[in-house]
Amino acid sequence: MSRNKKYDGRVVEAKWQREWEKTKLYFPSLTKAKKPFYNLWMFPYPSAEGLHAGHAFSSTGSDIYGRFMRMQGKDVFQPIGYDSFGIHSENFALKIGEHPQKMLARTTKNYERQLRSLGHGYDWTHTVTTSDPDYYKWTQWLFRELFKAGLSYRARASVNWCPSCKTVLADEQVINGRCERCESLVEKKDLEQWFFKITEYAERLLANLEKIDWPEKIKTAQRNWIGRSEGMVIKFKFNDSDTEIEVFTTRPDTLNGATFLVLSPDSDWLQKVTTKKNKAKVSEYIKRSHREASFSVSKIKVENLDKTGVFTGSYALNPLTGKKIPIWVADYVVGAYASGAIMGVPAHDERDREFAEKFGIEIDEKTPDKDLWKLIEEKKWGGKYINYHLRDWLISRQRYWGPPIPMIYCEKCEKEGKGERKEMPGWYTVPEDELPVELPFVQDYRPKGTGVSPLATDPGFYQVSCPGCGSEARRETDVSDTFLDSSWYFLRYPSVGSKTAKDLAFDPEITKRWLPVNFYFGGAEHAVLHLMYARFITMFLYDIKKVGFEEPFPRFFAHGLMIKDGAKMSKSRGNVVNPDQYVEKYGADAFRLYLMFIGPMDGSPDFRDTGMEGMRRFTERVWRLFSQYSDVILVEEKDSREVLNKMHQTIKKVTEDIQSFRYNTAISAMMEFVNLLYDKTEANIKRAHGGIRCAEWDEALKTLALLLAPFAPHLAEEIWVEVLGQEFSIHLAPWPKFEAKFLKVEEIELVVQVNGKLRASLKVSENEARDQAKIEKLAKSDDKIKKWTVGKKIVKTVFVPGKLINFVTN
RNA sequence: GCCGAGAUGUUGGAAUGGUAGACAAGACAGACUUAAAAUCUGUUGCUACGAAUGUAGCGUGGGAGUUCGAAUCUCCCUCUCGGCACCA
Repeated sequence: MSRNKKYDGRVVEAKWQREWEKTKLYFPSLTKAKKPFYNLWMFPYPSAEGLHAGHAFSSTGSDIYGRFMRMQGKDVFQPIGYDSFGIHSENFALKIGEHPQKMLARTTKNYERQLRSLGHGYDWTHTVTTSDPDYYKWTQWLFRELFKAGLSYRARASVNWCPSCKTVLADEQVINGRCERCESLVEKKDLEQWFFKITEYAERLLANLEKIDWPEKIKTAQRNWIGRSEGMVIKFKFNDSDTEIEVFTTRPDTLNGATFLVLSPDSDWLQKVTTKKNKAKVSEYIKRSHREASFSVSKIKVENLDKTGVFTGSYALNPLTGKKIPIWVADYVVGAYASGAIMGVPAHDERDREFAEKFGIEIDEKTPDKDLWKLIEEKKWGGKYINYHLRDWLISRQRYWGPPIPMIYCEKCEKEGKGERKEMPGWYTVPEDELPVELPFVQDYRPKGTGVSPLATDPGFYQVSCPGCGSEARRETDVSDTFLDSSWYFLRYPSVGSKTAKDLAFDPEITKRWLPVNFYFGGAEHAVLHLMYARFITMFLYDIKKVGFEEPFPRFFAHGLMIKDGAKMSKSRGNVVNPDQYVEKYGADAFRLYLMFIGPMDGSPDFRDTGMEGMRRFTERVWRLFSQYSDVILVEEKDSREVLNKMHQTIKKVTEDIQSFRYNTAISAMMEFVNLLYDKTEANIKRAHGGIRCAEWDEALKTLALLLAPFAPHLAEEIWVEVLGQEFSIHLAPWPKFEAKFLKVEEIELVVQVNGKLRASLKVSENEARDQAKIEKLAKSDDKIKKWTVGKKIVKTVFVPGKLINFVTN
């Protein structure tokens, strides 16, 4: 027994980490587990600067929940992996002039060391690394399946281009006009790219939100991003031509006030509409708007933006008023939204008014007419239409560090109209038995900025024969978006190592047993990125009958972002906190406790190391309590009762707080319990002569160790096995239960108020506290109360049993 | 502009209609010690009065309201953070 020994976290923590690994404590049987519980933390990308305190905050939050569920009797599977492909890792490799392959081997190892040092209960036998060919083989398989299902296509479009990363980006990856990865201003480029038809799932992605248990703010963010709007598409004839311009509007009731049309600079109708006379002006405007697109997406404030536009020279016919209305081109109309054309109603739309006033277009002040909805349909001028803000997922990246897109293009087949899908002549998927398309080692992997990937410089990679006709063909040289890698990783984890998973992305039997993920824990910053993509991919896999569920994460908790000195931790600000020094100095347990005590999980705690000292104090206080006072005898019955009451209250509080992720108050409840136990030591200290032990005290200490186990797993294990002499491991011991009868306190402090102000308090028993007549009598005879009621009339008495009594005087 | 979250001591935070400031951090004072560290004990929202470890008033961003009673509910305003943004 380690009595009186000073607690050495470093020795104890290393010892138990070894023991846990040796006994496979956290490696459940994935084929036999009876009560599977899949507890998942969003996997990190192994950055060169290593794990920071924010990761530790988040991963510890997830680990505590997993440990709690294990003690509830679940077979908890808690895997870990690395999102190692992607621009961010590649950018850093470029910066330090090291090949990403080599750099990642190093940084991944460092991550593993750091994660292990924190004492998380991961199943290290089921790790996943997205840049591993064994993994990306199946990412490519997924791409193939999407192509076969008609959900992936190539299109020329005005796309987001990051001039620094020298690649295109998806809409979701442009944050405030800047690249999500490197924060450069994003430009617009006209390129042919691969897209996934996520828009086909817009309605389901929206509707299913009702069925999942997610924080409301994340659901709201997804709803806003999907951006459903109900309205109508109205057709406008122009000049004498038969061609019609379709506009989308949510206000068809204002058709009577539509005095002009506006086309986006990207609109295909422009060619038909623009008159010879206006051609030069219009094409100059288009050029200018494309050039300025990069500035307009990064604009400071929309209202400061002056409206610009040019008249095309043509007129359209308002079907309702019969008036000839001018057609303009202006960049306040977004090309990618709906039809890229609007009807201008200056009387009822602020932007249209501003535009009309600036260019002297007629403003027709008609009142909106609800009947127009019906009329437009009857007259066949248009019909109801639901439009979404969500755009298709742009998946191509002109970069090196990602899974090559498994497609082959054959010029000959295209000319002959042949191909795997008839609407995409010339294109073939790489046959499944040829997967993976391995990413070749390319010495100069720097992005070229020419709109093609560095892989396009390697003929050995791109020269292939056509799977359709056998003639010379060209392999796609772009790689796929890193968010495709992370859109299905949770499916791979349980199947790692299974025999069938050698030939499949995931084992159907194991998947059936373990998925969907029981509980997902991660940051809110992925609300419309990862979390939307993963839902889309899962729905797709459901549709092709590869999985039996539509939603990958029925329960998700979004923790807040840890900050330092009031700002987000980032390398550029130089405020990144590395957990190593704290783990080294205070031990993992004290560090974990500190991170969890700093504030509620969904807040954004500011990291300050001053509080860490307090946690070291607490862990040592706990250790001393066990090592020095494990055989205290409670002499007075009153003390025993008090200890038991507090114990059951603490069980209740800690249990409920873990379930609602208020770990900070769970810890403070344990501190209160520890403080009370200390109060009872010195007065009652009496070494156990002749083997007499005190049952209540034993029970209290055991319970404290159990409650502490999810938070400070090493300390709790040490106490459990070495001091209390219990069977290894505490992490498999059942979670304590509270009993309602012990929650009742013998003596209640009942508050006495006069006119709502606290004037006195009464110490009474549980029963007395419910007896209004008795309390009233007691309270009225109290000297302090008399002072406030003398000479006054009590006009009302409010009695809350067990809590308070309030006298209202005139 | 729209949507969401929030504003409580010196600091992190607790309290979701019933004792505001739990639990910590910091500070101050004391005990132990040759000394220091560690540890332990006490004090610690503001103001006034008082010899008193007492009495009273004020106090949860600001203003109004509902209520016997409001940090908590309602309305208006200010500010901070996060998301979306010329989306028709």
